[in-house]
Amino acid sequence: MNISEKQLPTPVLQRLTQYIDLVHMLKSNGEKWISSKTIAQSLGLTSSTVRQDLSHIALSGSVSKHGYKLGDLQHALTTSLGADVIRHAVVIGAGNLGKALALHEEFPRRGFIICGIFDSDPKKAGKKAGALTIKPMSTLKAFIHQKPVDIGIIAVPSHAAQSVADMLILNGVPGLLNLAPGHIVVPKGICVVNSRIVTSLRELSHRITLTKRNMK
Amino acid sequence: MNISEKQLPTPVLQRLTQYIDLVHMLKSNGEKWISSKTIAQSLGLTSSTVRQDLSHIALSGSVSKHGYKLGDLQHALTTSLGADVIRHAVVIGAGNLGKALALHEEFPRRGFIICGIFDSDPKKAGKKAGALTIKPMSTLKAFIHQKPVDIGIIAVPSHAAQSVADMLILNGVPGLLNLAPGHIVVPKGICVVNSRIVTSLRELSHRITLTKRNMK
DNA sequence: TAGATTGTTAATCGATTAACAATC
DNA sequence: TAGATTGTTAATCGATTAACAATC
Repeated sequence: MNISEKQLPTPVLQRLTQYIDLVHMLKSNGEKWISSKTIAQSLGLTSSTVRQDLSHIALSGSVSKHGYKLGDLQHALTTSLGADVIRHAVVIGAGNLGKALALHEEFPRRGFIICGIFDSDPKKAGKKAGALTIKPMSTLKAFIHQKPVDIGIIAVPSHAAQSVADMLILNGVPGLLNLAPGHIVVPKGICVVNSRIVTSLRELSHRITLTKRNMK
Repeated sequence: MNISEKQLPTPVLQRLTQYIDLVHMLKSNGEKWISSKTIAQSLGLTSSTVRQDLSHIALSGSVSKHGYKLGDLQHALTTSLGADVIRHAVVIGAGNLGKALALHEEFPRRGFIICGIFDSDPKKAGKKAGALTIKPMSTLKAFIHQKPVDIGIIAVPSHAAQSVADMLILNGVPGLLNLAPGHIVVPKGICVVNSRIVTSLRELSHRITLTKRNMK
């Protein structure tokens, strides 16, 4: 069995994506080699963790006292994670957050093309969000069947998140990025990743409280 | 020692914030009681996990065959997590994402008030982002010293993230929410939480690839 | 060669799940 | 009372760290 067939544990996957960014940066600085120790120091990890993580990917590099060849490492990381695949995404919800995502230059640069933005409010239909025109939800089905859409980005209020998810799944979208608070239920074979800024803010708020208290 | 003094493990903290939202929703539906089993089913967890999580917080509720009293649970969750504290935040970076965050209605509703937005580009200074006026970075120091700021939200390109973090820390901001890719280094006593949508998209992209492959 | 670094195994640490006595 | 549910201990599972032989 090919090593890349295995499901990567979430923490490993998240760190591997960080390694990609780091390697990319170092390479454009003209560096040629990088060691697990350097990666670890740059990202606040241990070298042991880095080597364990890299053992999950198909890395043909030979053992060397210089560490890893940047080019080889970059190639291995990119292909193993599928970071070389272009993904097409639609944003559902043309509020401030949805529109900002549709305009975010970082996404296409990283291989995520936002090809459509939809909103249930008919008043928003026809308005512009950057190069895209906001479309009514009624046209979502036809749109998805016409263009291949890999990812649905759910940027609607939490009470609408589940029904939006259902509609995306029904039309064959295999992956959902849920930005709304609250849990969404999906059938087996559909991937969901949650990314909630409010949750992060609450986590931060709690840590601040404790840190202050411990300083007294 | 008071139980609430302890640092909550990150996964526990993240789930507890989900419980808050769930409890809030059920309460406005007129429910009176909730069991660990119901919470678990609503959020895709086990009841054992829920009970373990709740053992971390100061919950005075007595054992009952009905589960937890919604009001008591809500109160315990809210106070233990400090979710009743109003936090003041500044956004650094008035790109699409930064502006969207400054306008996001969800934040004040959850107790996070965005009181300022800053950008290093002098051309942006003076422009509006909702009710706020975009300010130049040179005024950040005076601003923070005038109003108490708990949280700095870093919404700048990754190459600028570290220097923005340094500036916020230097002026006494105790918590940072980092939306930029890349690691930021902070001294002890400063809290950082990362929230990166691109990382989430990459995670999702990888999972989609594997799911497809396994279906064949 | 000698020092540095990998890849991997074993040990530790932490988080989740199972089990069950206590009890409403 | 009998069924349901908690709180907590013990068992399992998974992730991180340490250690070290192999080797460039």
